[in-house]
Amino acid sequence: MPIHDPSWSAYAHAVLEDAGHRRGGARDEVIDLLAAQPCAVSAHDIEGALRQRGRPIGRASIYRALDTLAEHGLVKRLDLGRSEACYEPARSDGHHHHHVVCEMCGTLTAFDDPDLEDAIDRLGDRLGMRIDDHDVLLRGVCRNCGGPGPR
Amino acid sequence: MPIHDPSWSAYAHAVLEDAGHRRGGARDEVIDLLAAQPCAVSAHDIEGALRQRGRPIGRASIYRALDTLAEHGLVKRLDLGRSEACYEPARSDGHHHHHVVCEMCGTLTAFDDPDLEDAIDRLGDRLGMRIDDHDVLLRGVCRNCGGPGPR
DNA sequence: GCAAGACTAAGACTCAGTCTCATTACGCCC
DNA sequence: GGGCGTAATGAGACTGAGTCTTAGTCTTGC
Ligand SMILES: [Mn+2]
Ligand SMILES: [Mn+2]
Ligand SMILES: [Zn+2]
Ligand SMILES: [Zn+2]
Repeated sequence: MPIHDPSWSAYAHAVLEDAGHRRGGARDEVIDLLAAQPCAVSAHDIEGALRQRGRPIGRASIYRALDTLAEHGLVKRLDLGRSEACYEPARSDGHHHHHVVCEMCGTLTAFDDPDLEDAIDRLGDRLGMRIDDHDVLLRGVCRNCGGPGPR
Repeated sequence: MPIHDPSWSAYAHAVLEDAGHRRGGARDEVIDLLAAQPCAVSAHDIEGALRQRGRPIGRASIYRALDTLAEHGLVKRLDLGRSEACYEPARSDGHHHHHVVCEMCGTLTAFDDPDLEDAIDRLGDRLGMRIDDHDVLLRGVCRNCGGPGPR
């Protein structure tokens, strides 16, 4: 994912307009900031970044924007076991990744794994339920913190 | 899992004693209550159940007990996307299940799936990290709420 | 039994997230 | 371009799960 993803940004604006939403400065800023994130960020991260960018946005507006985006499947809300939730853009083609969090330093690493996705897809049938979405979160020790792997 | 699992309860007490913990009424009640749960419960569920049982326990003691148990791998803390976390006993042999939550009615269903576990196990190698633990949460629509499956 | 210190209860406190409501401004119609 | 209905916004009060503090109680080894 490029550091700034104008395609996601444009797509998000298109979906919202299509759904009858008006345009507003606050939500536009949130969308613009999310498009520039390589990985998940918290609402407070967003608030801080926008303030630093010289465009402070009310907390309520940030949460409202995130809710609206999530309702349209444009962002994914992540519970990473921290005190606050994180959010990241969701691609229109459904391609996505999951995360490993280091138990020592808290570093978040993204990965994606087709075998895992296949296993989850097969589960829908096995359970006789329609599965719309899934979260996977691994906890471990990253290389910096002494995990295995080529030293 | 039986509705009351004395083996887990005994195991938990043994582990704690072994780790040098003294015994106390509050934590004993929490352990006893957890041992009787078929699936995950929240701290508030526990508080209410113990109050109703005629043995009200301070909120801080409940959280302290849950933290202690989690530190020793005796309970698993679950973020189910609700406002509060849930907790369930963790078996000593590592056998565990994951959950599907119904987006309509909120019902929690447990499942376990060896293929999924295998895929996750293989991931450790692929990532070059030691993976200690993992969460999987599916979201979908249960049969009662109109999901697929034999009507 | 006694003492050290682990455990507990009550409630003050924190802080992510929600709600309210007065104000602003988007977008459609004329 | 100007007006209007209404969606979007910001400030800050509020909620509630979870944490911290502190004074008092109970376990356990001696
Ligand atoms: Mn996936
Ligand atoms: Mn598993
Ligand atoms: Zn690390
Ligand atoms: Zn349901």
